[in-house]
Amino acid sequence: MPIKVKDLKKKLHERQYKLTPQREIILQIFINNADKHLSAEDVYSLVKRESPDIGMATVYRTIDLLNELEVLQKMDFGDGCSRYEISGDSTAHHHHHLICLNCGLVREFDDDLLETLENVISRKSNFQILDHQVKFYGYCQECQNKLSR
Amino acid sequence: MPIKVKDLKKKLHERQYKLTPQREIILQIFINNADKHLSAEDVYSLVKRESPDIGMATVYRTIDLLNELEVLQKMDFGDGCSRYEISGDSTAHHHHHLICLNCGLVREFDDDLLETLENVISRKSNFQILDHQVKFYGYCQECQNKLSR
DNA sequence: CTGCTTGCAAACCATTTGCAAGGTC
DNA sequence: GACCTTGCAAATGGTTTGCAAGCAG
Repeated sequence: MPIKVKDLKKKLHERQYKLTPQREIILQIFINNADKHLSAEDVYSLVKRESPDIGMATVYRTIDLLNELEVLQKMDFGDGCSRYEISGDSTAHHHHHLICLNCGLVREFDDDLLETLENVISRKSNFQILDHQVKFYGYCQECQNKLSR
Repeated sequence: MPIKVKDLKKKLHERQYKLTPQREIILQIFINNADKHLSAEDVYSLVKRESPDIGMATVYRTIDLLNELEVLQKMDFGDGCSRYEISGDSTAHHHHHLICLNCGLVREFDDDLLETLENVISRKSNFQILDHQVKFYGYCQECQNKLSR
């Protein structure tokens, strides 16, 4: 259940921010690519198609803003740049990724075991856990086949 | 059971690399700070005390080398630079961190539940999982107290 | 109109690289 | 002596910032 332009407008208003065409386009791009992990560069080249005059700085500033408004989730796959995807429902966590060490494929997964784990660790460590980020590194099915030949 | 200088010499030899004073000092620094998460900058300023002539590039190159030799573990806490700590026993995973969103404290923890989780996910997803990195974000005990006042 | 936003260019900062001099084996 | 290493300085590449012009409310 991702955010809509209307919701963004409201969120912006609450903090005396304005809804500009640039912000709207960038939000739309994240909505249209909800399954991807876009970098600032990715967003820039996508926006450029509709708004050739946009500046890279605006892309960065807008992404930062959307990140602060919790519209986006920041993530890092160790490829030298931050990547973002649109947040889904605020009740769930979304940071579980399987990363293939051979082809770089990033696949998502959900698993309730993580919630259990979080509770156990929270109790053991006296840490009040709000969020987590989990990455598994290995080989995807396809690369397993390739590499075993 | 961390690595010793002797072990490093052997590892280097196997790949026709040489044991230089700089490499030895940097290894020693990681051994002496096994409980910390040092950045290249951190290492640089520590080395500088004993070897004022060392160059930043050497620090980076040595860290990369030690990382390739699996003497160091690379990690990222989203603070703009890579951090490293010396690897312990090669039979275990070591990437579990609790990060305090208020004071930035990074605390480590171990938990066997992660191994279970890894197996379950591996089966479910057809991914051959070799390693994982898990970060929990929240508030440490101390900050919980501070913030609730 | 007010003041948040934008595009541009320059600045930043962690990290990398080219190269000639230096050191290890 | 061969060749890996080093220190230096310059280059790189993602990201940020200063600023005057531009727009949303």
